[in-house]
Amino acid sequence: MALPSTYADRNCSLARALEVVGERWTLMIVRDAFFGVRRFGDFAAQLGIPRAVLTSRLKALVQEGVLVRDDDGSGNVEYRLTDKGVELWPVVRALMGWGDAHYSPAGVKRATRHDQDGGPLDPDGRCQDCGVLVPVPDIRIEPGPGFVAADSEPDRVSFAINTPRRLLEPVTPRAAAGRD
Amino acid sequence: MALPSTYADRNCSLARALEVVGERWTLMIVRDAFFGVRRFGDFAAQLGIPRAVLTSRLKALVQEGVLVRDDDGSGNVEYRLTDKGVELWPVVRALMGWGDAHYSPAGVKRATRHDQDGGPLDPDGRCQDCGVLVPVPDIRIEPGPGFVAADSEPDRVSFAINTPRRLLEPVTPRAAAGRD
DNA sequence: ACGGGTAGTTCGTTCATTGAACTACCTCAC
DNA sequence: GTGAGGTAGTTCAATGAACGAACTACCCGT
Repeated sequence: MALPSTYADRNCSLARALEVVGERWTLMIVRDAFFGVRRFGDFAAQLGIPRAVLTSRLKALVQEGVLVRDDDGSGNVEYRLTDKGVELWPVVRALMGWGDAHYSPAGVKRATRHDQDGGPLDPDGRCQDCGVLVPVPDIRIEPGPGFVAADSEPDRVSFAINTPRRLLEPVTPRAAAGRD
Repeated sequence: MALPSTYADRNCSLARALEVVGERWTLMIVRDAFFGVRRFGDFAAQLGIPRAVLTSRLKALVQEGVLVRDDDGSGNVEYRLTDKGVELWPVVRALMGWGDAHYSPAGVKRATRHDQDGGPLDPDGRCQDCGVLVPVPDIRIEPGPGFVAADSEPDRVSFAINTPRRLLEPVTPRAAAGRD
C-alpha cells in the first residue's frame, strides 16, 4: 500500500480507491465512522486495533479528505466523515451485503431503513415504501435477524452501535451542543 | 487478515467480507477475473504481484468459493469466478465509482454499457436506455474519457482488457472450444 | 499538586510481502 | 526419446508492516 501507487495500474480506479481504503483496518474505521464513532479511544477499543496503526490510518484518511480531524483544543479530538467519506457508503453497503448473503445464513446482521417512514431499503439504498433514494444521514441502521447478542455486557459504544440509530449520529453525546 | 477472524467483530458482515476479499491484492485479482483474466501467469504479469502471494491469494479465493480452479491436466489451469464471485461486482463497481469520482477528473477510466443495446449504465448497474438491471455477463466495459493510453506497446492481456468487451469473456482464447 | 481522562508515541517481537531464482510438469517438433 | 518452450507453481533471504504493551504528553476540575 503505502503511498500512491503500489498498485501500479494507472488506468484502474479500483486500484486508486484501494490505495486509499484498501489497507487493513481502513474500511473498518470508515464503517465505525458511519456508525457514529468519532473518538480515537472509541475506534481503538471498538476495533481492537493497535493504537499506532490507528494513528497511521486516521492520518492517512484525513490527508485523503475522507475524515476531518476536529480538535477542540481541550484534549478532545473528533474524526468525522467528510462528504467524500460519506460517498464511501455504497462500498460499505456492497461489502456488507455480500457478507450477509454468504456468511450470515440467519439473515442480515444489520438492517437499514428509511428513518422517516421506517421502510426497508433495497440493495441500492432506495426505500421500498416511498421509493426515494435515501440520503445517508436519513438511513437508520438496526440489528437484523442474523444479529447475535453479545455474551457479556456491552460497553457504551457497542451498545450505541447495536441500537437502532441513524448513520453518522455521534455515539458519544459530546458535552458541547451544536457540535454535529 | 489471515484466517477467520482477525477482525473480531462477529456481528459485522463487513468484517466478514473483508476476511475474504480485504487482503492486499485480492480485489485486484477479482477485478482481473471480471475482465476475463483466468491464467496464473496472466494475473501475475498484469498485477505485478509476487507469484508466491498470488498463489496464496488464489488458494484462499478458491477455498472461499469465489473462484474455481480448473485444471485440464495438461499444465493449463484456469481460475474463473463462481456465482459467489460474480456477486462481488457491486463491490468492485462501487470502489471503481468512488475512485473515478475523486481521482479521475477527466472522467471515468472505464465505462460500462449494456452490451445488447449499448446503453450506458447508471451507478446501480441499470441500463439507462432500456431500464433493465443488466446481468454481469451482459455488461460491456470499455475505456472512458479518463482513460490514459499506455506509452508502450501493450501486451496481449492489457490490450484485451483495454478493448471494449463483455465482462467475464476470457482474454485468452483457449484452444479447446466450449470451455466457458 | 493531583487524579483521571484524552490522544497519541515508542519499541521489541512477530508476521507478511517482496523479488529473484529455481523446480516440476506437460507438449510439441525433431 | 530428447530437447526447447510454455505453464504453474515453490523456495528463501531481505525488507517492511502489524502487534501489543508500556510509556509520554496534554488538559481538566478539585
